[in-house]
Amino acid sequence: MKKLSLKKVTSRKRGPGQHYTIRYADELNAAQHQAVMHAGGPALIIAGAGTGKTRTLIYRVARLVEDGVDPRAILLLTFTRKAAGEMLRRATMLLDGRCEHVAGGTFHSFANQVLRRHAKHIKFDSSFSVLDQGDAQDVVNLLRAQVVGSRKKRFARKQTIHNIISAAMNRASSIEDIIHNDYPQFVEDTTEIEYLAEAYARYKVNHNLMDYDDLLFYLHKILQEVPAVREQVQRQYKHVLVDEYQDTNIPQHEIVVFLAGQQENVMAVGDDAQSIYSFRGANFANIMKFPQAFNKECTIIKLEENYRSTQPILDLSNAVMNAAVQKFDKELYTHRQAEDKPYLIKADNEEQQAEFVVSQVLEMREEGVELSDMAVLFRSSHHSSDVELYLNKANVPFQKFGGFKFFETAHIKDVIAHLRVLVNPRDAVSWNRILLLLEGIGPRRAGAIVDAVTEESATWSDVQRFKALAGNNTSVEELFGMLNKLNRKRVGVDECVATVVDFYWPTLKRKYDDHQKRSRDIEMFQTIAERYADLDELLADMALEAPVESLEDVSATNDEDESLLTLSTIHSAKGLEWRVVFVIWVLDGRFPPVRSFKSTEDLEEERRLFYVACTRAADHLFMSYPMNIYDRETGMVLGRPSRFIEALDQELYDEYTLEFNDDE
DNA sequence: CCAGTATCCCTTTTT
DNA sequence: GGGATACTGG
Repeated sequence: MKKLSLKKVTSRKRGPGQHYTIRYADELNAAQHQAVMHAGGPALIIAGAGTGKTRTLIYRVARLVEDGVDPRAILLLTFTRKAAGEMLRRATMLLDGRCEHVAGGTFHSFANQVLRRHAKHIKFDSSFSVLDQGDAQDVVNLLRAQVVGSRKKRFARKQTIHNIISAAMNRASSIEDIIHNDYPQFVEDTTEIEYLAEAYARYKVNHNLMDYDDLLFYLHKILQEVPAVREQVQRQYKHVLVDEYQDTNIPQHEIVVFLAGQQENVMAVGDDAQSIYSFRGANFANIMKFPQAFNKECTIIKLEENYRSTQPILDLSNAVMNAAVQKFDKELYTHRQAEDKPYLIKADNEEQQAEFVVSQVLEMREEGVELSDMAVLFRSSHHSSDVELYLNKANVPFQKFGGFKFFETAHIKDVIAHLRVLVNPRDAVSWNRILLLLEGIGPRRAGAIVDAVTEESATWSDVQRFKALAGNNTSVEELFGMLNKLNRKRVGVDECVATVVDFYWPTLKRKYDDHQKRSRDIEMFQTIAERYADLDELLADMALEAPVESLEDVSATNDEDESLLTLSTIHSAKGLEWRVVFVIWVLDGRFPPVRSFKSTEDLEEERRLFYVACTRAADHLFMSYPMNIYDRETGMVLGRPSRFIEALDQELYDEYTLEFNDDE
C-alpha cells in the first residue's frame, strides 16, 4: 500500500522538493499532500470534520517556509486566537522557530494592526479605542436616550438596536431590509433606528472609537480606496491562508480578495457542513462562490478521510447531515472501527443529568482517560450550570469556554474604563461609566462632566470646574486627582493599574455584596496586565484577544499541569476534539431551541451545529437530555429528545435510562 | 437631582 | 436572572 518516493540525498540545489526536511508524501494522504504542495494561485480546500484540515495548513506553512518563503510574508487568518496560536505552535514543532514569525491572528486583530499603522488615511488617530460588544451597546444607549424621550411606545432596547446596525454591516445590507426581515416588530421605528445608526457612526468617528464591525469595515475601505496601503499590504504578504472559510461574511470575503492581489496566492479551507455563524452574517454560499472571485483558475481539493472518530460516531454524524434540507456533497469515512455506539441517555431531570455526567467523567478517569481528553458541550452557555455545580462538589477541575467572559464582568470593565480615559481622553462612554460609580453622581451630573471633559479645549487640571458641575462633590476631586497624577507621571502599566485598583476598591465594596469573589478577579486582571509594557496594547487586547476562560478555571488552574475537564459551548468547541464528548441538553426545545422551530433556515443551522458537536468526539459520544422540563416562554412541557436524534435510525445509537445506585 | 425599590419583559451562538 | 422603566423618599 505504501507509495515509494524518490528522495535526493545530497543535492543542495535550489528548487522545490529538493531540500525538504519533512517527508511530506509519507506523512500526508494524497489530497492533503496536493494541498500542501499547491504551488500558487487560488485554492479551495473543502475539508470535512476531522479530516486533517489543521494538519494540512500547518504542513503547508512549513512547506512554504522550507521553500524559502519569508515567514513574515505568510498571513494565516483564523477565527479565534486560540486556533491561530495553536497552529503556529504546531508548525514550529514540526519545522522550526522560523514558523513563529508567520503573521497571523483573527481577522479583527489583523485589521487592528493594519489600521493602527494607517489610521490617518481614514481620519482616525492611531490611539483609537476598540469597543467590545458591551461598550458598543453603551454608546448606542447614550444616543438612544435622545430618541426615546419623544416616544410613548416601547422602543427597541440597546442590544436590539446594536444588533440591527451590526447585522446591516455584516451582511452588506440596509437597516431597512434587516428590520423588515428579522425585526418586523420595529418596522414603524425604522426612521429612528436609521437615524441612530448614523448618529452612532458619527459618534464613533468623533470620539476615536471602533467597534468590531468597524475594524473590518475600515480595513475593507482602506484596501479599496487607498492604493498605497493596498499595494504595500499586498507586497508584504506573498501567501494568504484562511481557515474556517464557511464562517466568513461578505466584508471578510472581500478583504481576502484584496489581500490576494495580482498573484492570487490565497488558500481557503473550510467545510460547508460546519457553517454555524450565520447570525454574524456568514453564509456557507460564500465558500461556494470563492472560486469565482479570482482571475486565475481555482484549484479545488476535497479531504474526506476522517482520522478522528470511530465509524459508529461518523455513521451517526453522517446520518444527521443526510437529513439536511440542503444536501452536502460529502460522506466521511474512517478506518477506525469500534463496537461502541453513541449513547443516548435519558435522565429524569436536570440534576440527574448533571450527576450522570460527573459520575461518568469520574469513571472514565478511573479507566485512565485524562480529564483533558474529555469535554462537555452544550448549545447555550447557561446550560452547564448544573454540571458546574456537581463538578465543584466532586472536586473535578474544569475550564469553561464560551458565554460570558471574564473581561465582560462589570467590575473588570469598571477598572478598564479608568485606564481607557487615560489613553483616549475623548472616550465619553468610559468617562460616563467611571463618573457614575462615584457616590452622589447620577446620569445628569455625569453627563455634564462628560461634556466638559471631552471638549476640545478641556484640561484635566481644571478640577474645580468639574467638581462644581457635580454640586461640589468631593469624590470628583479625588477621581481627577488620581487621573492627573497618572497622566503627569509616566508610570509603568503595573503601577498604573495598581493605582486605579486602589482607587476603585472602596467602590467595589460599596456596590457589590460579593466583593470578595470579585476582588479575586481584579487581582487576576492585575496579573495579566503586568505582562504588558504598553497600556494601549493591553486595552486593545482586552477587547480583541482577551483570554476566553471564565472565572472558574482561574481558581482551578493554580496547579500548572493539572489536567482539566473542558466545558464549552459548541461554537467555542469548533475545530477541537476530545476522546470522550458529552453533549448535554439534547432536548427538543433546547437543542434545537424553541425559537428556531418556525424557520427552516434556523433549524438547518442548528442541525449543522449538532453535527459539529457530534464530530468533536474521537472514541466515545454521550448525548443526554432530561425529561419533563417546563419552558417558561411557551408554557410547553418538553420531554422529547432532539428532533435531530428522533429522525435517526435507532440502530445508530444505544439508548439508556438511569438507575440509582446506593454505593456512592 | 440621586438612590432605592417595584414591576414588567426578554432570554443564543462570537469577534 | 438582568435590564429598562416608573415611582418614591431623601
